[in-house]
Formats: sequence, C-alpha cells, structure tokens
Amino acid sequence: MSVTLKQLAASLGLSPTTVSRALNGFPEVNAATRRRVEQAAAAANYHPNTRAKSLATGRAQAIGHVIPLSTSHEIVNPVFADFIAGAGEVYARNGYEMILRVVPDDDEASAYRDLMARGSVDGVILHGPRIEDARVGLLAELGLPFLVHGRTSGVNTPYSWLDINNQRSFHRATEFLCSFGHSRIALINGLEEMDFARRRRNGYLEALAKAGSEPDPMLMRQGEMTEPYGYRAAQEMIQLPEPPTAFLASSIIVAYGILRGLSDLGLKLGRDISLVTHDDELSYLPNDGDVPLFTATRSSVREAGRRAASMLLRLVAEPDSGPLTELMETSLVLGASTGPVRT
Amino acid sequence: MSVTLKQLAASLGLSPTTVSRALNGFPEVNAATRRRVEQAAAAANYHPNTRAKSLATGRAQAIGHVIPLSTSHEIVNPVFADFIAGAGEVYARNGYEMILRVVPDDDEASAYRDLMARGSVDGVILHGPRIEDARVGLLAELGLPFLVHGRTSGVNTPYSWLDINNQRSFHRATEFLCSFGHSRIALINGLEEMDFARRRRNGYLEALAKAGSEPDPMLMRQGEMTEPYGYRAAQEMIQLPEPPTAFLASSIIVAYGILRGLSDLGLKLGRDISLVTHDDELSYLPNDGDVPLFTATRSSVREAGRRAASMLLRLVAEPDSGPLTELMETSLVLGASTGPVRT
DNA sequence: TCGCCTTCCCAAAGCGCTTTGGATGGTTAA
DNA sequence: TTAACCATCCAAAGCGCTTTGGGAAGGCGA
Repeated sequence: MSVTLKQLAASLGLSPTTVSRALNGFPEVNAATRRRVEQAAAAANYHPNTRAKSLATGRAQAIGHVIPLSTSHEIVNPVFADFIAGAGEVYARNGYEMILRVVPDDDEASAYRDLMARGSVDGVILHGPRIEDARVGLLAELGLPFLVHGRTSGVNTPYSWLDINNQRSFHRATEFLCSFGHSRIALINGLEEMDFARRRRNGYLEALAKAGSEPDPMLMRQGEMTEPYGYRAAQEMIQLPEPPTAFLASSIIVAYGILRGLSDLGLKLGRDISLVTHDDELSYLPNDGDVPLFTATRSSVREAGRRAASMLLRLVAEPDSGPLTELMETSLVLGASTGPVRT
Repeated sequence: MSVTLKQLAASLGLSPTTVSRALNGFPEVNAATRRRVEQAAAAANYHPNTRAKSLATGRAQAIGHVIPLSTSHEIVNPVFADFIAGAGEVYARNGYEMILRVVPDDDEASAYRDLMARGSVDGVILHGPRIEDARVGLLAELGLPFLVHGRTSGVNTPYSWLDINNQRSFHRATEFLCSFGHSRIALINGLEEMDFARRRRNGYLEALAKAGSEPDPMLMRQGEMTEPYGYRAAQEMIQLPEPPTAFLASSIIVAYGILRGLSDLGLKLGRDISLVTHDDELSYLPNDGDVPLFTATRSSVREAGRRAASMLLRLVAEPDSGPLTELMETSLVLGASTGPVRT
C-alpha cells in the first residue's frame, strides 16, 4: 500500500541504512545524498511506519489519556474536550500520538496495567484526581511516566502534576465577596471526593474564618456539576429562612444553572444576589466581552492541556528530570454578577 | 520491563509458536497445554506488545479520530466529548485503541495522509462534515476505511455514514410550533457550511412553506453555537418591528443563551415565547425530568458514538460489507418551553 | 610510499510478534 | 506390517524500521 523504507532505498540505489540515517538527521551522510533522499521521500509521500519504528526504537511515540466514566452518574467531564484540544496541539507538534481509553472508573487500574504491558504508550496523563488517589501509587509502581492534571491530597510519594491554585482562587473569591459585605455565601461545589473540590472548599472556609463569618452547612453543597444541579441548589437555598446573599460556583455550567434558578424567582445577579464562578474558559461557554456575564476565577483549561502535555513529554524524554510540578494562578476577573450586599 | 512471548515460552518449556497459538485460540494445541499457557500468561500479567503484534499482522487495531480545530474561531465541539465516550466504549470492548489527532482544520488532509502512510490506524471517523466535504473524496481515494458522523450533501460517491434525521427533526419541530399558531419562527442555527445545519434549515423551510408562512431572513441566523450567540440572537430579534413568537435552536447550549436573553427582557418561555431546541443529551446539560426545561428534538450523541464505532469496526473487518448507512430518527419531547402563541 | 584519518556508505542483527511449512510420534485403516 | 493420518508441537522467516559494527575510498602528513 504505502511505500516502505526498503522500496525507497531501492529506488534510490541506496541501502535502507543510509536512507534511514539521512531522514533522521544523522551526520554521517553526504549533504547531497541527504537532499536527494529527502526529495524522493517527499515525492513518494513516504512516512515511516509508526509501529515498525516504535518496535525498533522501543518508544511508542504516544501518550495515553485514560478517561474514567463514572459508573454511577455517567457524566463526561465537559472540561475534558478543551483540555484535550490543548494537549493534542502539543503532541502533534512533537510527533506524538494521543491515545484515549474510555473506561468504567472501577476498571481504571487494569487499563493502566494493560497500557503498560502492551507498551502502547510512553506516558499517561491522569485525569480527575480524587483525594488520596490510588492511581498515583499504581502508576509510580508500574514505572510508567505520568503527570497528574490536578493533585491528590494525602499522597506522600512525590509525583509530577500541573494544577491551578484552587484554594487560593476560592479564598480570593470569597474574600472579594466578603469585602462587599456578604457573609452568607453559598458554595455550590463539585463532588468533594475530587481533590480540586476539596481545595476550593478549604479556600472558601479559610476566607470565611478570616472574615469572622461562621460557615453554614446549609449553604454548602457538593454534586455533579450540571446545569440543573446549579438551578436546584439556587432555588432551594434562596428559600431558606436565612438565604445566602452570594453564591460561589465551581463551574460555569453550574453558574448558568444558578443564574436561571435565581432569574426564575425574579432575582437579578449583581443587583439582588452576587455570584462568583470558576471559569475554565470553555470555548463554547465564553465568559468574556467588555463586562463578562460572571465575575470569575479564570484559568484556561486549554492552556493547562498544553502545559501538561509539554511537561509530560519532557518527563518522557528525561525520566530523571524528577517530579515536575506547576501551580497556575487564576485571575479574578470582574463581571456583572457581583455587587454589594443588598440591604 | 514487561514479559515477552519468548520469555513466557521459555518459562513454560514451549516454543513461541505454540504459546502464540494457544493464546490466540488456534485449534492445533492440546487443551491441557492451552490451559497451562493461559494460566502462566495471566500469572505473569502477559499482554502481547501492541506494536509487534500489529506489525506482524498488518492491522493497527486502532481507530483514528481527527478533530479539526477551527483556525478562525477555535471552538471545540461540545458534542465531541460525549460522542467519544460512546465510541470509546465500543473500541475498548473490541480490543481497539482510539487515537485522536487535533489538527488545524486547514491541515486535515495531510493528517489523513499521514495516518494512512504510517499505518497508525485501521480506519477513521470523520467529524463535522460540511457541504460537499472534500475529505470524503480524499479518504475514499486513500483507501482508508472511514465512517462519517453526519453526511455531506453534494458528494455523489457512496460512503458510509451515521446521521440523525436533521431535516425531519426540524420539520417536525417547526410543524409543531405552527400547530400552536406560531408563524414567525426564528431559526438560530449552526454555521450553514456544516451539513447538519443546512439540513435543519431545509426542514424548517419546508414546514414553513407547508404551513403557508413566508420565511423571513431577519429571523434566520447561523453561527458558532455558543451560549452568548443564543443570547444575542434572542435579544436582537425580539426587538425587531415584527419579532418572532417562537425560536428554534440548533443546540441546547444556544437554547440556554436564548432563554437567558428572553429572561433578561422579562419574557418567559412557554408563556410569552416558545422554544424548541435540538438536544444531543449532553451529560452535563441534561434536559430531562418529568417536564424537561426545553421542548426538544432529542437524540443521544453518545449512542451515536456507540453505533458509529460498531459500524466502522464492521467496515474494517469486512471491507466489502459495502457502504453502511444509518439514519437515526429523533424524538420530539415535550418540555416546558412551548405553548400556544400569545395574542 | 606508507600509515592514519575522515567521509560516506552498507550488511546484518534485532525489536516482539504471527505464520508458513514442516517434524514427530502415536493411531488407525488396509 | 505398512501406509496414511491425526494431533501436537517447533524452526525459521518476515513485518518495517533502527542501530551496531564494519569497510571502501580518498586525503593528508611524514
């Protein structure tokens, strides 16, 4: 079907060895010969067979992403698409393939073992780390280079990760709301078995404590971050005897739900009620413009994908470059959804 | 690192040949031997090296998904994550790997060529087909098995596809609105270079014609399907001298935007204004419950992913199974966003 | 002239698997 | 008894590439 190295070599009257070296930039080949080879390769649309190449080199030239599909709720993380887009960019630029495995989340361990044993990938990115996530230990033990998108509290062995400063983000956001006089601030969080959610709650609690406000369990909720989840949370909380005057949401999708919930009750964001949300800059839910709809802690998950991919590739190339870590700060951008507490 | 066939064979005092045949279910191996081999393989956590295997067999055991990243708007299709989740399920079950390439959309052709020449995949799924999409011709020419998610009008060569009945969906939706007395129905569509968008518009126009309503260009809009797009469209249209009494949206994300746009103007869906949207059943934007928020033409894109993957695998296994096609009908589910025209 | 580098190229082995084409020994039919 | 036949196993080639370990030819200094 497609042309092979041997054929190309034969057509040039050269040995496969020389052609290989010419194309791979080895020094011991005449400049003129190299040019000739390169031209012929381009003309024949020659691309080395990936499988043969990686069998010979021992490198898979591929990075794996295992995306767990929660067996209970079956939710696909909406953030995933943009992260992948960012990472994919980097892989493509570096000649790496991206391979995806969608697995039930109780089957993830065997997915990693399998990937390792088959030698299908040179490294993996671990998504959606939970508190004390056992996958980190497993991967370390397998000896497969990996990078965590996020972190996992309670795991002591060092590992590489890229995370945003969730705690600081929500600390700042809470602080910001407090400075407007808010003291009853609701936290509509993701599932708190997820590490990011726990950290956000910590930041929130920390800021409340600093401001001298007592946290109220009635105002704290965790759940799968869908739009209706935000809607229900907002509606239910607003009917409490002592309703919140502000909301803090863990995802822009949830924020839209809150917005709708309040709007249905005739309440207007920024005037009657304040809202700060985390904003991953999902491409189909842009929160920009002169005055964004939502005041938000903003951080591009696509950029996170890019950086995570770069870090992992570095880790694959130089396994001794030790655990690599990066903490991205978010920016707190002022939108139309916040204002002083209404008295 | 991981155990090889040769090692396993040596440890069993057998030849690699026999071990290979035992594990691959060939008949010419003693039942007892086979059992012994299987147990040893399991104990050693033996998994055949993918690259070696596929080099030997000539099959990549992988399916490629090329996802074009629009160079101009940089939007990642939100529908993509759920489609992938569905397809991934099927690949995993059949021992196929899923490989993803994120490429700028002006570079897609070379991505396919490359995938083909390197032999990295046994087939590909083509996403986001446009009108008269040239990729179909390219893939046919390359001889790479492929399946289109959607269709492409104006391409005459036969090809395999899985699509939903966009035209009929929007025909029915429009008809339904007409039956409520609506005649000024706005269409907030996706980019009409996309095949699905064109079909939806056709269905819409067809139904309008049948109902004797004149289509109004002021009420038809196309664009990238984001939330703000829906918001702006709704707000602008509602201020027209002759505003629409109903909206037809191509995506639930757009529908949320419309909802917010109307809501900001004090208009309530289902009472003041009607809205029907297409609903792909995105997992994080569920439109369900006793009475769904939106009346919708509903079709699970995750299920589409599953079916598309199955069809493609079939195509790969039996290339002569000819062009496979499937047209999924959508269901029109009644939600809270529609009602008789307000007089 | 010889010896010694360079420069440029090649033969062959090997990556881990599958598969072709036997080989071996025991059974069965004639 | 012999030939034909299974049932069961194996040696070796080959998939398309990289890489090791030369080797031939030419240039240079002594």
